[in-house]
Amino acid sequence: MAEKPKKQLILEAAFEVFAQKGFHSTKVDEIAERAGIGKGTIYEYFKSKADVFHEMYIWYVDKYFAELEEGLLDESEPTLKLKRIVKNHIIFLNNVKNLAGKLLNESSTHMDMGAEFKKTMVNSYKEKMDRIKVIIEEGIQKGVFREIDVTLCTMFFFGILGGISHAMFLLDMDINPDDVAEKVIDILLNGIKK
Amino acid sequence: MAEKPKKQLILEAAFEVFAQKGFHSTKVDEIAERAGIGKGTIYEYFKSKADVFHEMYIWYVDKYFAELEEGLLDESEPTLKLKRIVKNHIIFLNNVKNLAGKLLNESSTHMDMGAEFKKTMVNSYKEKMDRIKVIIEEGIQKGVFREIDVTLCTMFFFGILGGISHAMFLLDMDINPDDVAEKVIDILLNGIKK
Amino acid sequence: MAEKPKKQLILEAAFEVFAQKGFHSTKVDEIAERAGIGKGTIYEYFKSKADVFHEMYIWYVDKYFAELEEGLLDESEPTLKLKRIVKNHIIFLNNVKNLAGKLLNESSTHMDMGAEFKKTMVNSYKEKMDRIKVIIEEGIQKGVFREIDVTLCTMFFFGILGGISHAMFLLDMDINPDDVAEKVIDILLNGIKK
Amino acid sequence: MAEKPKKQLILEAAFEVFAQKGFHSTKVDEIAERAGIGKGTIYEYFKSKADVFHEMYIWYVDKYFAELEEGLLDESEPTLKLKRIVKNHIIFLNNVKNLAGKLLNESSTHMDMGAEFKKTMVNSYKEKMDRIKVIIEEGIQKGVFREIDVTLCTMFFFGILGGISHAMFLLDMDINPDDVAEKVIDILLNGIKK
DNA sequence: CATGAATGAGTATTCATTCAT
DNA sequence: TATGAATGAATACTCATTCAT
Repeated sequence: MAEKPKKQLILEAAFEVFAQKGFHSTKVDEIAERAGIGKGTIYEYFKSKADVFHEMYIWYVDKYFAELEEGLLDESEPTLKLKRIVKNHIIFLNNVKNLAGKLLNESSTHMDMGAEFKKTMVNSYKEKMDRIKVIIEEGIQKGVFREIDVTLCTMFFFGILGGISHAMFLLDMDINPDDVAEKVIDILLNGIKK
Repeated sequence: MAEKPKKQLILEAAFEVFAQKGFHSTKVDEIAERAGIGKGTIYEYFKSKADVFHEMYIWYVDKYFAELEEGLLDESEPTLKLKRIVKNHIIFLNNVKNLAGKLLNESSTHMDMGAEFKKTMVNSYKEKMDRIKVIIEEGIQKGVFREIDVTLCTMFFFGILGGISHAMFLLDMDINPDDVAEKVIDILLNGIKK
Repeated sequence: MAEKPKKQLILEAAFEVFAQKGFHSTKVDEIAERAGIGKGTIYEYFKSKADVFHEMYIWYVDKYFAELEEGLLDESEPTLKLKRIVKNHIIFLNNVKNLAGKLLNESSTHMDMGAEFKKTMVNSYKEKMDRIKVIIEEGIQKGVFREIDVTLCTMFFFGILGGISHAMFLLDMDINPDDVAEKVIDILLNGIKK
Repeated sequence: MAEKPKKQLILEAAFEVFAQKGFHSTKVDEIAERAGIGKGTIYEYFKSKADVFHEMYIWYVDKYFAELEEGLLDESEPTLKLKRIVKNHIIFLNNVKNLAGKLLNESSTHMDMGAEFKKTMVNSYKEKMDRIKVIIEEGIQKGVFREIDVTLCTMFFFGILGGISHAMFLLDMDINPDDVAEKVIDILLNGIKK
C-alpha cells in the first residue's frame, strides 16, 4: 500500500490544474478533487493557495533540472551539451503536453504574489541561465566557441527555448526534438550568414 | 481644449494597470480612477473588463508594429533590418518600462478568455513572425544568408526578443540598445563557433 | 401636425413597457425609446421612474373607468349593468392583450414604492368597488336582489373579474365576452344550487 | 438540539422577506440575516436568488394544499367542501398574515423569470383549479348543483378566493372565517337574485 | 490527521438620475 | 425645452479560508 505522500499528491494535482487554467482560474476545490482528498486537507500542508503555487513551482523547476542534468551526463562536448539541452527541453515540453508553456509564462503574471515568490523565480531563472552559461564558457575555454558576450549569448540561447515553448503552445506546432535541436545548434554555432 | 477621446483615455489607463498587475488583479475601479473618469463610463465604451483587455491588447500590438515599421523604413539590407528590429524592441521595452514584458507574457495566461481572444493573439503572433520571416527569406534570396530553415530561424530570432524582455524584466538589467543589437546580430549571423 | 403632448406620449409608452416587463425589469431607456424621445426628457415631465409608474397607473385606471362608464350608460337594470361590467372587463382585457393582467397584479408588488402610491391604489380599488356596490345596492332596493351582504358580494364579484384576468393571462384562454358574461351573471344571480 | 435543516430555514426566511418586499426589492443579504446564517450559505443550497424564490413558491403552495386537504377530510358534501375551502383559505391568510396576498400576486410579476418557473406556476394554478373542479363536478353528479359551466364556475370560485386575499391585504379588513365562508357559499349556491 | 459545511470579504456590472450643452 | 454622455450607488454571486467534528 505504498501511498504517495499527501503533500506530493497535492503538488502534482496542483501542477495539472494550474498549468491548465492559470492561477486565478484554478479553484482550490478542483485541486483537492483532482488529488482525491478533502479541501481542508490542503490547508494542513500549505498556508494558502499562493503557497501551493509557490511550492509547486519550485518542485516543477527542480524536476525540470533533474531531467536535464540526467541528459547532460552523457555528453562531454559543449556543442553537444547545448544540443542536448534543446532536445531535452522539447521532450520535456512534449511530456507535460502544452501545460509547461503556460506555466512558464504564468509565473511573471504573479509578480504581485509577493516579493518572496519573485525571488524564487529570479533564482530559478538565474540558475537555469548559469547552467547554460557554464557550458558556453567551457566552450570558449576549450576554443570551440568564439569569444562572444557570454551573458548575452546565454540570454540568446535561453530565449530560443522560450520561443519554442511559445510557438508549440500558441501554434500547436508538432516538433521533432532531434531535428529541431540539430537545426537550432547549427544556427547557433554557424550563424545564418553565408 | 482638445481633450483626448474617452475611449483612448481608458485604453491607456488600462494598459498601465493591466501591465502592472495582470488581468485578474486589476480592478475596473482602478482603471477608471487612473483614467480620471467614473467607473460607469468604462461600460459606455466597452462591453466588459475582458473587452477592455482585448481592445487594449490590439491597440498595444498595433502601436508596437507602427513604431517598428517606422524604424525599418531606413534600412534596406536584411542584416541591418534584423539589427534594427532588435534595437527597436529594446527601445520599445525601455519606453514602456518594464510593463511590456509583463504584458507579453500575461497574454498566454488568459487563454481562458475565450477562443476569440486566442485567435487575436495567435494572429498578432503570426503577423510578427511573418514580418521577420520575410526579412530572412529576403536575405536568403539575396544570397546573404545560408539556406537555413526559415520558420525555425524566425522562431529562433523571435525567441531572442522575448528572452531580452524577460531578462530585462526579471533581472532589472540595463541594456544599451545599439550594443546589444550589434552583438545579437553578430551571433545570429556568424554563430558562436570559432 | 397635431402632435400628442409629450407627457401623454411617455405615459402610453410606459404602460406598454411596464405591462410587458413589470416595474423593476423596465428600463427608463426603453420607455424613452418607445416614446421616441430622449431619455432626459422623461425627467422634464416626471420626478422619477416611480413617478412615471404612479401617474401611468392613475391614467390607466381612469381609462378603464371611462370605458366602463360609457358601457354602463346603455343599461338601466342592475342585472344588466353587472353583466355589462363583466363583458367590458373582458373586452378591455382583450384590448390591452395580456398586459392588463400583469399590470393589475404588479401593483401589489410595489407597495414598497411608498405610502402615497399605496393610497392611490387603495383609492382606485375602493372606487372600483363602490361603483359595483352601488349597482348591487340599487338591485336590492329595487327588490331584484336578495338582502345579501353588499360588501362581501362586491368583493365576490370583484374577485371574479380578477380571476378572469388571471386565467386569461396564465392559461392563455380565449374567451368570448358575451358568452362568459352571460354565464357569470347566471351563476351570480341564481347560484349553482339546483 | 434538534436544529431545523438549513435549507428549510432559508425557505422560511425567504418566504417572509419575499412576501413583504417582493422579488426585486428583496436582497439576498436580508434573507441570510433573517435566517440567521451567512450569505454564502444560501448558495450552498440554492443556485441563485431566483432559485430560492422558485423553491420557496413550490414549498408554499404545497403547504397551502396540505392544510387545505386536511380540512377537506372532514367533509363529505360538495357544498360543505366548498365552504371549507373558503374558510381554510381565510384562516390560511390570517396565519401568514398579510404576506400571502402579496405572494399570490407577486408570482405573475416574475413571468420574466423564465419559462420553467411559469410552468411551475401554471401547474400549481391548474392543480388548485382541478381540486375545486372535482368538487363542483361531484356536486353536479350528485344532483346538488345545476348543470353549469364547470370551468367557468371554478374560475369564478377561484377568483373569489383571490378577491378575499386582495381585499384583506389592501383594505386591512378583519374577517371572520366562519361568517364569510357562510355568506360566500350562500351567494354561490343561491345566487343574489330574489 | 482529515474533512467539508459555513462564511463573508471582495468585485464586475447595471441603470436611475444629473447636468452641460 | 430636449438631449444623452457621464456617473456611482447598489447588489448578486464567488471562492479562499476556517473550524467543529
